[in-house]
Amino acid sequence: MRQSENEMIGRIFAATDQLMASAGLPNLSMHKIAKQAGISAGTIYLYFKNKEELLRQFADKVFLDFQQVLRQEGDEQRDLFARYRQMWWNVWHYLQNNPTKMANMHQYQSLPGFLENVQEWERSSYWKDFCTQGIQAGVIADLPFAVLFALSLESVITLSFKGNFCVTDLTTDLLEAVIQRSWQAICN
Amino acid sequence: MRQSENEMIGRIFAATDQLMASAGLPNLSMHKIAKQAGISAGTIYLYFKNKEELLRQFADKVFLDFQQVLRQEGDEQRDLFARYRQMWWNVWHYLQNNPTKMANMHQYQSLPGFLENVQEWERSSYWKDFCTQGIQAGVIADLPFAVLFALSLESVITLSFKGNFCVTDLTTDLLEAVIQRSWQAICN
Amino acid sequence: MRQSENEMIGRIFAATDQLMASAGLPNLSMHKIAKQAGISAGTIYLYFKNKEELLRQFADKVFLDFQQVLRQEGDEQRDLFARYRQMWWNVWHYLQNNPTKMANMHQYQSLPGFLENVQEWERSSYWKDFCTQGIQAGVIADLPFAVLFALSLESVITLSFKGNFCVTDLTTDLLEAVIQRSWQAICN
Amino acid sequence: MRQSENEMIGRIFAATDQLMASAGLPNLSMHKIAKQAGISAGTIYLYFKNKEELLRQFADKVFLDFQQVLRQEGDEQRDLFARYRQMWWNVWHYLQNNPTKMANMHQYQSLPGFLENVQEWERSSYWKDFCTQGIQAGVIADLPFAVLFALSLESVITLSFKGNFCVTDLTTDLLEAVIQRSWQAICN
DNA sequence: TATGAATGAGGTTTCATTCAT
DNA sequence: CATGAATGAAACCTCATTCAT
Repeated sequence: MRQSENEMIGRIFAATDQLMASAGLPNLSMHKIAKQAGISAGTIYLYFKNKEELLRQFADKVFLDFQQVLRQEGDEQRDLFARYRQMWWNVWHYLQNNPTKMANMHQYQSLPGFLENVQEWERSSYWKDFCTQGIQAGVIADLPFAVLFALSLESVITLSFKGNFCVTDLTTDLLEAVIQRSWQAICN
Repeated sequence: MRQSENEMIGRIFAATDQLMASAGLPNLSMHKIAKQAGISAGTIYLYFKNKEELLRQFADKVFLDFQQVLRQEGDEQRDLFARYRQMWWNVWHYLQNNPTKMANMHQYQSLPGFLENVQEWERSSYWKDFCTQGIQAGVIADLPFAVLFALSLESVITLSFKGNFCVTDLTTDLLEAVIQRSWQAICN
Repeated sequence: MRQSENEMIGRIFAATDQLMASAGLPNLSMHKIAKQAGISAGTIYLYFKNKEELLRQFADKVFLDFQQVLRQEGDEQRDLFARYRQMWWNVWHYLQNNPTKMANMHQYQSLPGFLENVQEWERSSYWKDFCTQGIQAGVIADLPFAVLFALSLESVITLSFKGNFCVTDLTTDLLEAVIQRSWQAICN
Repeated sequence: MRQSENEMIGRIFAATDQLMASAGLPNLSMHKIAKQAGISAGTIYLYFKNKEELLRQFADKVFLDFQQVLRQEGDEQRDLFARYRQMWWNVWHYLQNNPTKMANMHQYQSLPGFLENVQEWERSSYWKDFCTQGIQAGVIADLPFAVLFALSLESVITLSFKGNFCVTDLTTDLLEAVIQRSWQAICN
């Protein structure tokens, strides 16, 4: 009996995610993914043409999920800092609740198709819209969106990753300070 | 006749670096490394116990090189911002001149032993010394070193990487602005 | 709703024939046959126990068709050479009109059950009857039927096959000469 | 310790030949070849890029061997029939002594690169030279070489193959008659 | 010290076959 | 009757590693 296609793809992606986090991209095998997903090796090939295609679509999904998280910032009427803070915490909680995503975040970058995703993201994304508003309002510095990201939101990714093995605890106060400071880094 | 041990290791590391950049970590094989280094497969095992050990030591070397670059900031008597700016440009130029290092930077993170290196680096490093001075001078905010790094110097790594496929050019003026802003992000 | 059994088997055989000619016996898969026949993979197993049985019956069919072609020689009252010439051209035209059959002719020989067919054919066949008549009339040499075949009619198969990539054109005059000569080879 | 390259290739080819004869081309696997050759699967890939290349070179070898056999006809001064008879028996004995070759003869035709070999053979071969002499001497009919082959020497291949399961014995007298008759088929 | 042929486990992928629908 | 998702054995091929030279 065929599972719903989406459910099966979801299981395969979940297995991929778990194995990437625990064993790393170079140790990822189709058989391991199948076993982890509770299906047989051949079944994966009913849903993906080959390993490359699986990883490409997986990267797409990760990217999409990440953008969804940003978008959940809630009320667009609030002032820009509140929205930035919301985005920051959204990502933070998402990465805390999805520790494998965090562990994988950097491996994803060597996945096929990741570059195209980043470029696509620069052309049109929630982050771009947010920055455009901020620049027009004279609040955010008129810099390229990728540069603005590197100066501000990137910090939540970096810190989430480092939080895994950081010597010191990352308290809420500490993180609020980071939000403040990273926001000022892109403000006029 | 045996090559000087260091020279041979250097050639193996160089080959590893080139192949990681061109083909990626998952496509790295001992035979390819040997061929790229102009030696035979078996020879690698005279210098490294196995592949894991080779990659671990390779990661160590990358880490060490990176710290060397930071350390080249020159005159320690200058004011802290000048020193920070110097470090930023040091890294920038290093990554521009070593494009494979930049391309690999994120793959390194899934190399065995990378975590240990990061933790070691937090306990004692040039960056830590620099921050300690800044904090004592009341210039830099009293935050964990890893957090300070994420708010400031991390930007040069992120931007170097993004520079490869960024839509907009990264002009010198732009980068100077990034240096200014990332510095302010960690200043009191 | 079930197709007529014969029609379905015909479609499966046609698909098998086409794929054997285009991709070769070693690249023949049940899924490809099903797709080519416009049915589902499982359906084949309603008509054939397994792949081996399908191929065996397919070989039988090819053999039967070939004998049908020989039998179409028309008026049995004509002299023996006229009948031989008719058989030769029958086969020639059949193979020209069924290029896949020609391309497959040799692959069929490694099909399961082909040997049995050949042996069966030697014991009782139209060719045997024809030769028996010729021998009794004192026209054809008294040799085993298989030997007579090898000396005469085999030429049309060989030449049809070679015609695909032969350097020189095979004109009607040339083929008539072959018919003459191959006939003389078995005549007293 | 490396075997002589030629010896190893010889063993791989011998194993291929045996398995093709016993199990057929579609059942030929690299593992089976390796096992039959007494080596490990991976070792084959030190000598052949992949399965296709192995089969291509194998076909080349078979073809070359066959031409060698023709060429062994001995004294070129003898009359043409004596030379033809010699060639016929050369092939016969070769195929009797190499029963796998005979069994494979037709499977070879679906091997990659076989067509190119046949075409090459038509352009320049011992058979061509023999026919050219015969035609110039006015003994052999002026027909394309491939056609002459189909009318004469092809018979030895066909009969060798059929001899495996022929109803009647193929006695020496019978074969001499075939030689006589197939020779006449191409003579003026 | 250096080689590279050989290994065999394990990688990706295909495929004959089954079975719930 | 017919489907086609699912299976898992087995196909082709790669690779880390060893060892005789």
